[in-house]
Amino acid sequence: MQNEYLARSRKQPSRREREKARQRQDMLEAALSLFSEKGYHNVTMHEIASKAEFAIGTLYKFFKNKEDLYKALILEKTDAFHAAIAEAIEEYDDELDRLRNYLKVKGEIFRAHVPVIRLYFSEKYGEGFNLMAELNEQIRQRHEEFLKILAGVFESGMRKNRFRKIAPPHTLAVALNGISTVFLFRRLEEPGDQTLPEDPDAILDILLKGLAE
Amino acid sequence: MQNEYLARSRKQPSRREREKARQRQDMLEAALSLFSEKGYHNVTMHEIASKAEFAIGTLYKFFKNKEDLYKALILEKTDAFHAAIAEAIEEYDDELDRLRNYLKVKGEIFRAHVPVIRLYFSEKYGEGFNLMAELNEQIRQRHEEFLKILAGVFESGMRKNRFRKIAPPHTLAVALNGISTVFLFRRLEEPGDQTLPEDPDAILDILLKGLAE
Amino acid sequence: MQNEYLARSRKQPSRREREKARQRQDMLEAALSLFSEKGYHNVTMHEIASKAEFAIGTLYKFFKNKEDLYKALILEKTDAFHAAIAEAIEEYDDELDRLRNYLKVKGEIFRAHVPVIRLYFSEKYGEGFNLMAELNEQIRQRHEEFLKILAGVFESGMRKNRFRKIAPPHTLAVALNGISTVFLFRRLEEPGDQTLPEDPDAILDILLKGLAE
Amino acid sequence: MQNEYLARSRKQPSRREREKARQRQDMLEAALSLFSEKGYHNVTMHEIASKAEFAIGTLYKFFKNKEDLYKALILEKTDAFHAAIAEAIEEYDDELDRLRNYLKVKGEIFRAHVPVIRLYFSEKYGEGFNLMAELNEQIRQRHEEFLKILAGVFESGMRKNRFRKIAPPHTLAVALNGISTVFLFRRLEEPGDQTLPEDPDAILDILLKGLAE
DNA sequence: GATGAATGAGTTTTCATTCAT
DNA sequence: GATGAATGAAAACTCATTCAT
Repeated sequence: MQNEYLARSRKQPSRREREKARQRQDMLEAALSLFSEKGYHNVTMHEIASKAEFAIGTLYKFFKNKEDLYKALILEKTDAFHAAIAEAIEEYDDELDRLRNYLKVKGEIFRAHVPVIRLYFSEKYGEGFNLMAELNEQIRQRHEEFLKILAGVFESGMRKNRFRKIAPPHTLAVALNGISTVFLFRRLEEPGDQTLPEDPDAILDILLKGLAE
Repeated sequence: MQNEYLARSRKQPSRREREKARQRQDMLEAALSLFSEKGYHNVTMHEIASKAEFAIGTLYKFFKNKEDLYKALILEKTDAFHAAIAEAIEEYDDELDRLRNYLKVKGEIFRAHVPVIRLYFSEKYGEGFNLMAELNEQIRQRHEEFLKILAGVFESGMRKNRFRKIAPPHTLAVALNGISTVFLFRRLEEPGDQTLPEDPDAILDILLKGLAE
Repeated sequence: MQNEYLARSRKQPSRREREKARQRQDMLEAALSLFSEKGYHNVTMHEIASKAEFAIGTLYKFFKNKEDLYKALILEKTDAFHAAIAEAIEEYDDELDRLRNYLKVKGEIFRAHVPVIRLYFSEKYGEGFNLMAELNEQIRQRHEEFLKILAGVFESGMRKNRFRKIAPPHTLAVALNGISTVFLFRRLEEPGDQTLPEDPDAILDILLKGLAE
Repeated sequence: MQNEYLARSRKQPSRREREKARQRQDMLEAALSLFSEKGYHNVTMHEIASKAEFAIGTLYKFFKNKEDLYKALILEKTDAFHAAIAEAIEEYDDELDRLRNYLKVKGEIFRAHVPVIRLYFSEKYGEGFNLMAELNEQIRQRHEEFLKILAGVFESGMRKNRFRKIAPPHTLAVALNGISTVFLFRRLEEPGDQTLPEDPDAILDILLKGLAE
């Protein structure tokens, strides 16, 4: 009996716990859509509570203040974002396939989750970058971890002589990540730009083929 | 003699005008350093006035409100930034030299004007991107104009068969601009990263040489 | 039993609602006494809140801004004022009784509600007359409606040949209303003036008897 | 010599003095039109200076502060207003002619000098009535003096048995002044009201003839 | 003597957060 | 445990007034 209970309380969340988690998600979703649309400072806690259909007091039961809510949101979304992309890389064995799938999945996520993406970059480059130091440190760490995974792909490709050693693997990881982000962002902001590459391979080609005659 | 004087009095602003311009610059500099450090919403007009050593009322004599001050700041700095980089490209004739100089000057500006850079990207990706619509449109236009100049370099390089046609010139402009920004930003934020390329040529190599064996 | 309860719950406001209404009244009373004493522009929202013993934020929960509070105050008081006077007229059947009671009640209200009266005329003739256009229009309408009622008394008195037709009924309404207001105001402002008529009948006599020998 | 000088300085103002007086008038006229249109609190000293085409500092050379300017304006206009009306009364000998001319001239002034009238009543009933105590006292005194003149007309009319003694002369003065003001104001604010008496005699008739059959 | 740039006290309003019910 | 009324600190902005040139 007690085992059962313990087990339940540890692994299978109780109905109450599941309910709580659901409410928390509702709040975070409301906050996400509002923050993404109007920016952190232009969203009030009342708006979030009201959009999530909770009382303001209830919102404060879940998050001790606005910053806390924002941090939780950013961190959870960032984690999911990085996890999905890291997974995409590990799905294949061949290095080129790994890069291709990374670009493909990253592109899909960008298109499907614009609000999260907006918020993520708004946090990374926006006005909060200097304040909320811990948050930035945590995001930075996750980003570095991801870059290591991506660098690993280049490294193993080089070891197998599939890639030329035009730059350190880590540098190439930064470069590919940067290029792809820039292209994806551009598609968001300049949907009319017809010269942008259609598919991930085209992006990859820029890195792979080299420009020099 | 009189001609000289008249000429001077027409072109060179009067003492009063010069004084005004100086004050305006002081205010913008104070605002720049504060906005760059703490972000638009975390800076008060009193702080700016006090940092610039003016009374609050004087600040409002120069800028009709906070947004107006911010827009003036962003626009003037953005213009100077783009102008300096465009000029760097046009300084040379050879396409490779042009790209190299672009990267060199951009890097210098990044290192010498960190606050402006912070502010620029904070505006481009931060929470203001959706509000202050006109401002964003104006920045976008300047950016597009600059991209055209950069694309022109790739295009002429291709015409002369100095560059391979691995992608449309405009796409390459986006790519090179993106990669270089990413590297420069990374130097700001991860000064300890030893693997980052030291010089512009290394960045260029990534694009030029191609990764594929 | 249940019917009774339901009925009560529908018609009689809940405790919360009554509490709200009470607070609102407290705020309006505080505002009335301050506006009446010092005028709209010389009263701050903080003063009102503090006199009503609420926090400034609470005041703004009830009235969306200072103008809104002022309008609500003027309109509600004006309505009560006009309603009380109109009622006084309709209390009697005889035309002379109606006029007498109108003057009597108007006088009582003037003496008992000096602040409202001050505010009412301050609004009607003071500096707000040109700004706050809707408010003035609404007050004007209520005044016109009241004048029609008063004119009706003169008209019916003329039909019954109780009054001579020395002027159109509406003109007489304006005249009587004007004279009585002037006298009442004078009692407020020149309490020492011994020649002013003591009772309503004396005022009425001026209109009724005629000056010409 | 000295006599001459004294005489000149007292009676014939020097060119400088005349110039000064002219400037002062320009400032007061600018202030009048602005105050009358927007009310005391909604007009800035800069507006007045700029409308009068003077520097703000010059305005302050003539009036030590905003209140001072306002008081001077009100007082000078009030004096002129009362003087003109008092003069109108004294122009005739016959009591009825005196009243008729009073009403005629008062009406002309109302129509020709709407801004002054607005300002006068805005001061008398508006929000300033309680503050600016001296100003109100001075206006009150002038008004009382005028009422005495008007009361004198009724008194002499009664002595000659031309008027019935339906009320003390002073009371009748208040009444006639009140009625006429009310009618004139109504013409300003309700220009469409067709029932209002066209000429002074009609107004007078209301007082003279009596309503009682 | 005229000017108008500079000043800063004072006002309205918002919104994160608390806590009694 | 949820609620939402109440709080008040803090921010943008205005404008009467001064005084150096």
